Amino acid sequence: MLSAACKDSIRAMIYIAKLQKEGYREKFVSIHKIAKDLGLSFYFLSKNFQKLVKAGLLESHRGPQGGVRLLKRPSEIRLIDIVEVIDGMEFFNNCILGFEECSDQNPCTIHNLWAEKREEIYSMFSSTTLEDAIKNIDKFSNVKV
Amino acid sequence: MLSAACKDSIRAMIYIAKLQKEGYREKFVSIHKIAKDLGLSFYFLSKNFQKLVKAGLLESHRGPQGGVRLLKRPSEIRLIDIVEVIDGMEFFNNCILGFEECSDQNPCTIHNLWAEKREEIYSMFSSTTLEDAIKNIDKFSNVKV
DNA sequence: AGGATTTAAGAGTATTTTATCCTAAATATA
DNA sequence: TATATTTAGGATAAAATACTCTTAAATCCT
Repeated sequence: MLSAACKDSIRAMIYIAKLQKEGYREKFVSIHKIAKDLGLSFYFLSKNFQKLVKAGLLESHRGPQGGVRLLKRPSEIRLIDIVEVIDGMEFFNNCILGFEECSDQNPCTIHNLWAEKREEIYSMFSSTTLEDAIKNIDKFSNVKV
Repeated sequence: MLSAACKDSIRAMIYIAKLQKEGYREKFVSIHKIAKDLGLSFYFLSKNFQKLVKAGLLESHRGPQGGVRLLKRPSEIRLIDIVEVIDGMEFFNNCILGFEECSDQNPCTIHNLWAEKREEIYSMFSSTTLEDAIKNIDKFSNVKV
């Protein structure tokens, strides 16, 4: 459901939020360090981060001591914001069977079932913030970031 | 979430179920007709159908008056059966952030939220049969098959 | 000013998914 | 038996996605 680019980006954003105790506008974290610590590809991650920077979720800074940092508090960045920037909202807008014109008025055979689930998934991603995610890191002993 | 191959296959299976009034072991329906009626690629559909035949969801027959037909009643074929054959169960088994080792005991930061949704989606696909899907065709006026 | 560090941007490559084509095999029917 | 019909299976092509590389630009530090 989420692209590889989106999975990486969410993990990385949670990681940045975790590193920045105050939450945002802390020191910049280098993309190299993030990729290394999370076991992700530096090339792929930095490419994907460019979108998050353009979208105003991240601020970047070049040169020594440069890197990226959050532009908002972790409590103000929702997972859906990241999904929207990296993957777009097609998943939440499109019919599960691929019909262009599927809608409540003009449903496909499983529209009613799926529309409900899709709405719940949307709710989940839009009600979960980076802060919620990092809370689980403290709450559970072995949480993977 | 579902691949194009899987969307096509589900639509086609619903269409076959709808055509076969008794439900299964009726006359064979040619793949050409299915593809034409649903606006799908004949080549792509027949390729994907090969998997459904091997998996025992469809029976095929070559030659004139040949085609495919259901091997079970529409009430006995669940959407999840089709998904499993075409796309596999990775979606339902894998961590949404891509962690190999993510589990209830060893969760990622959003494991608890996602595991619940994923389970509900699984429920939806495993409790919906072809018969349920075709019921909606009669129930709603403009349903898309 | 010069060199080291770090992201930006675009080009390039690889892999996967989607889609098509061709030939063979099966089989109904004339 | 010959022919037309229809799926099977392998090969290929195109498109989308994933991933890498190279060079440029910014900026810190000495």
